[in-house]
Amino acid sequence: MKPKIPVPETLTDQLRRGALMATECPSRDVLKHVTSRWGMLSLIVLLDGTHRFSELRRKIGGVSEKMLAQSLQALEGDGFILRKSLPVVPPHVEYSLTPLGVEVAVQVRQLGDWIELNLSRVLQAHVQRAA
Amino acid sequence: MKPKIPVPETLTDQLRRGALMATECPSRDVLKHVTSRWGMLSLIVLLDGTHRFSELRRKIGGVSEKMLAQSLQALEGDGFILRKSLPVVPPHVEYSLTPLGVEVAVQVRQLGDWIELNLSRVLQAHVQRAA
DNA sequence: GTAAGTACGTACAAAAAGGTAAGTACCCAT
DNA sequence: ATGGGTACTTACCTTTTTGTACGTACTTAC
Repeated sequence: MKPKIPVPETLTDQLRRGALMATECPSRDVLKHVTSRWGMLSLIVLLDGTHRFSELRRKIGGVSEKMLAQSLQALEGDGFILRKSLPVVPPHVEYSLTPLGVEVAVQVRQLGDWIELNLSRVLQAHVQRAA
Repeated sequence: MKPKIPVPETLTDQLRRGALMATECPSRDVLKHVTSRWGMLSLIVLLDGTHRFSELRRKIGGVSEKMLAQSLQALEGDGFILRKSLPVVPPHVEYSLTPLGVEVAVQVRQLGDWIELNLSRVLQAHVQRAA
């Protein structure tokens, strides 16, 4: 007879807690925002402090206004970024990381740093593969 | 007069070394492979040891064969993954991490772990925003 | 013999991401 | 008064990504 293992939590609970390997887990969405090209770079830049919209745009090479705005909104929705709009004209908006945002951003920066530091080794792998 | 700062390396050198904020830097491509949805999850699973293709497919919820193959090939090209094909029929292929791959995978898993562990806090942010 | 599994490649279609250009409403410098 | 900057939004179009379904060549299980 099969030993009956008591189920400590429902599947829904598991998903709420975080189950990246399951398709339907909301963590997949968060992952998408955090690892999106412009999202990642925004988080990294914001670790250096508060920035205005246009400052971010200039620091992040190749980003369009549309995509930057979109990425920032997704991260704001996840509670990673704080948006402070000063009621002046011309517009003045300041973006900064929330405490939660600092935590992810640190993880993201570590990954980004590793890639920057080890790029030459990866490029090595490419040339050896080509040979 | 402006003090002339001697340039220690060319722009090309900087890009080769890794300059994530610059559009044309090859590190952007590596980043893309590593942070791609299926790439990330593959790396994380492979940290647990060697897997066959179909084992990976079953562990990674929602991945199609096509995308899995594609992601694995990209990571293989970057020197992160080793592919060993046994000359038998039916086919038997084993995937594992290279030493370089283990290093990135550790970074990736840390980010993944953070998200899984803190998902509830992010979900909190969403409901508060909705209110 | 019939179905399922193995590790893909390929063709086609759908979906998502991204780029471009324009508009807004007002300020400042030339 | 003309041009540029600010922080976006919207519409439209292109590119990229992803999914679906099928084919392969052969084995094992039923």
